[in-house]
Amino acid sequence: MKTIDIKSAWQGNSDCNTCSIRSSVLFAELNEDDFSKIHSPIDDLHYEANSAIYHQGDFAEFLYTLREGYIKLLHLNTDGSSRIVRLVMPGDLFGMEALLGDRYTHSASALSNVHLCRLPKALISQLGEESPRLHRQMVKKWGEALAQSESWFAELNTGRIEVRLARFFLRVAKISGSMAIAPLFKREDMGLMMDVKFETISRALASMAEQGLISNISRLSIQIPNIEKLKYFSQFGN
Amino acid sequence: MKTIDIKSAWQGNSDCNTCSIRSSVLFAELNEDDFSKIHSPIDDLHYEANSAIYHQGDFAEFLYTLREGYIKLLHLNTDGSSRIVRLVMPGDLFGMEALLGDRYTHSASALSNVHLCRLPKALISQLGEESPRLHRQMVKKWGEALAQSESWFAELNTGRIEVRLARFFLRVAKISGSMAIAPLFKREDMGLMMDVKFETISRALASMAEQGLISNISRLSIQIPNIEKLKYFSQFGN
DNA sequence: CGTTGGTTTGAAAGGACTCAAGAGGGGTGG
DNA sequence: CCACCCCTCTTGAGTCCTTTCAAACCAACG
Repeated sequence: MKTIDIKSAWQGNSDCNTCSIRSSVLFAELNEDDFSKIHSPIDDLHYEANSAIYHQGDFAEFLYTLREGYIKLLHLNTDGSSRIVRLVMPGDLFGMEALLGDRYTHSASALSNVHLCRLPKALISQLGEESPRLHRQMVKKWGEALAQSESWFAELNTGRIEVRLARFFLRVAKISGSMAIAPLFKREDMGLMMDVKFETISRALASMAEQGLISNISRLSIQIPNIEKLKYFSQFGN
Repeated sequence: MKTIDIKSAWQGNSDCNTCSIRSSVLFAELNEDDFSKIHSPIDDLHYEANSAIYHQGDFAEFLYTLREGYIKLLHLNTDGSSRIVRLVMPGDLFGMEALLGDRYTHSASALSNVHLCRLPKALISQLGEESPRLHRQMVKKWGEALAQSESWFAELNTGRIEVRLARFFLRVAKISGSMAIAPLFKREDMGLMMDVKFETISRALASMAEQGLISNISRLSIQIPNIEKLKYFSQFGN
């Protein structure tokens, strides 16, 4: 029997062979032969917005692949303060620390309703021994996570907040024609990403709207009327 | 013939078998058999303080293991600003991006005189195919790099600067008896680590000395008279 | 002994924080 | 269906911390 979190719902075992985002995730390069080696079940789960997937310090038994939605990885400091160290987007792998130690080094929780696959760590390490393709893919995913973490760090933590927000929007925006839409999260969470208080985020959004850099601020998204203008702003601050 | 950088000096080919820090680096778990597979030369190099090891965007041909000294990894943003994303300490591996793409995603330069080993990327990827032990070790190093990057990010970028500095000292200090000594770098570089201007670092150091948290500020190091006091300060800010 | 690169210190300005009040939206119960 | 509550977001005013621009200081070096 599967354990089902109060806030999550089990959607069945995944069929990786027909997975729609398989090309962008861990099993991208695997062939039929490799798949035949998968014996433990891979669960397909839904979580509601604001629910926790795991906590920093929890015993680490699974890795996860995000299929849909957004997840934050939160690092708690000993003094009680915390920072969002990574924003997980669809196709990303997270919780890989499970392969290295037995505890998670940060907490993961859903920023929106999410849909994810849960992979037992034993499965990955066994498979890693047997399939060099998977192993290569693992190393690649580690690398991507590190690169994302570093550039996130470098870009979202320097300059005036309005500039940081601009960079953030450009990073997460979905472009459709000449317009673009960027998701917004709770102001509190956005503050944790950029190291400011939530009031500051709120003020910065208002100010950017006044400058015509963004429009239609709602609880969950903004529109970018002119991407080039925002890009310019993100580089020169005006 | 080896190319020798103006600022660096070639110290000969390394003998990994007898390496004094081998246990803490990439080749920790390799056995005689694995070593026999190493054919390309591993160079042993010295660099002077402030010299560059590679630049962001350079063609990535080598990975490096730091044997002695400190190195900063600098991420340049498109707008010209930059951040130090990682402080490399002895035993750390850096430049692993070489294995994933062909360009370095950040610049590496020496904060002090350094002593390092330069490993051709071809060597590592070949060896990785043949030795599962090396492969495991590689994944482990990636993981460590990511963990360091994340906690660096979370701890050195929240709270008043004095608190950040305290956390920094605790992280890099060498303890000897009841005292401890922490290295200091150029104020400019320390500012880039913690996202403040160099004058602010200077003022924070002066203020911390006044509070008795640190003593003997010199250009390159400080003393910590009472580690517990500094720990308390790093958590509660007073 | 005058440069030079790095560090310290000062004063004023600016950006983010704090505390606090008010507005908006979604959900619940009468 | 409306009133009410709760949670989140917005806005304001004053304070605090960091930045900016400048000047002085210091040690190393030719």
